[in-house]
Amino acid sequence: MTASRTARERVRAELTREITDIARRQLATEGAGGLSLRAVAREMGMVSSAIYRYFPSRDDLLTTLIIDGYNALGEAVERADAACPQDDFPRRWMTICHAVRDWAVAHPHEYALLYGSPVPGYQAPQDTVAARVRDVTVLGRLISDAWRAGTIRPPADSPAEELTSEAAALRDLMPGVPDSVLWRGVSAWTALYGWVNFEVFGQFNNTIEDRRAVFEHSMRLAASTIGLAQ
Amino acid sequence: MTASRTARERVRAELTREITDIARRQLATEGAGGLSLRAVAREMGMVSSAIYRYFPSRDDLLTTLIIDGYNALGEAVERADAACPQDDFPRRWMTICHAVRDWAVAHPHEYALLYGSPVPGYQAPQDTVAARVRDVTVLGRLISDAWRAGTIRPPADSPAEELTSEAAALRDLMPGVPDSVLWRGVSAWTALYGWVNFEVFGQFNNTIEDRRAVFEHSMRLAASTIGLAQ
DNA sequence: CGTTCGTCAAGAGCGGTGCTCTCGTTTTTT
DNA sequence: AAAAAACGAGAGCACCGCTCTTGACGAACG
Repeated sequence: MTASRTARERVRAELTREITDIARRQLATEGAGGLSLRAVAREMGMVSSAIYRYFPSRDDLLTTLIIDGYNALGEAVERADAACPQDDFPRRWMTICHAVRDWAVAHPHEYALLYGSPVPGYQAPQDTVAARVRDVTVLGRLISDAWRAGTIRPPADSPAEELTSEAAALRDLMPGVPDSVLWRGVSAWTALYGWVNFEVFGQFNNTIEDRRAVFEHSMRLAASTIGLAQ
Repeated sequence: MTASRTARERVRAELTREITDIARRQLATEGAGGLSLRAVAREMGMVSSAIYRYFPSRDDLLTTLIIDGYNALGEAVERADAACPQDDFPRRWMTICHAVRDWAVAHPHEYALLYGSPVPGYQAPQDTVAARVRDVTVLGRLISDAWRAGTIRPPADSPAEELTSEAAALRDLMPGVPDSVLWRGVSAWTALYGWVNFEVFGQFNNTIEDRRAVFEHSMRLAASTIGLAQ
């Protein structure tokens, strides 16, 4: 049954993949706004309406590109972290930071799709949430591991009690971690992506040249904010 | 001579202003991608081509919207800081943070225009640079003031020497401040806008509810990173 | 006062977009 | 072999940014 279907479904899968490949290339060169179904069809030698046999709308094509992007970034971060000695927590932190930044700098338009301004009129479907947390999951696991190993100095501050109920969704990412460390983790998280946003979106143009060096210094500061001893 | 011209130029200035007002409203509801010259013209009862008498292209209209946005945000930050007792530096820091966040939350699409993904195909002209630094200028002055007043504890770390040459453009924003504090200021700067980016662009949806409270806690941590005693 | 000149709104039109519908053809299923 | 489903092609709709031309109007000058 599958074998009989495969004849048609195989070429369908192949064409679907070719569409996303071309679309991803257009995305990389033109940006999200420049993604055109007609241009994709033109490049494939098809008629524009034929694309709709594979993707019911432009937004659906965008959705698969977004999911692919989340997975690519998440996988890059996972592999970078996995290549580290797991008990060297400061090194894991810096490695994760560089993995995020490297991927973002290498794929600025795809990164913009994930962490930039939302595409107007586009509503991210629920399918994306599974892939979207892959990168931050690695981050949470690092903090959780470091806390469990006793490498994180317990901060002197204590977050306000009204924040306790807010931490529910985040506790799954950082199990076993006290709230003070948890919020410092969130701060480091936003600091990391805030920096990458600034770099990718051009806020450092004509201001900072050797961005990698400054980034490294800034992320080292963030590590000490978490309480990760250098 | 000016008086005789004024008859014509006054209605021209008024129409120009009406165009930007309508465009800003469309921007607020539809986002940057949904900004349509034809829609603006339709709402004004004009024909689309008439708009081009006032703005030679869509990008030019976008440019004035961006400049207006920078000025609006910058002015909001300036006024918030000016309303503070100037020698209460921790309070000034928190006030500035809230001013940025409040403005961004109130005008998400305009904020996205300033600090989100660059509009595809749009190249910001040099006119924008003057207005673009208003907010960060306030931030730099605060840090400079606090350092001069001795409120900032000199950090124990010393940034790598290779960063010294990178700090040139930033030293104008924070005159008289040692490099270690300067880079901590940059880190706090990116942490602030990184947080606001995450909130405005929806990364905290279904994760953090009372974002103002968490934001305040996070910015307090950033203040202590700068060395601003609470 | 009348003429000239610059500014203006309007309209038609070009090439582009996302998307829909229909129509034969081909492939799969019954 | 017949019925059903999937497919590519084409025409067409409404929209977009932008350009060009046309005719009307007001201001400045002779």
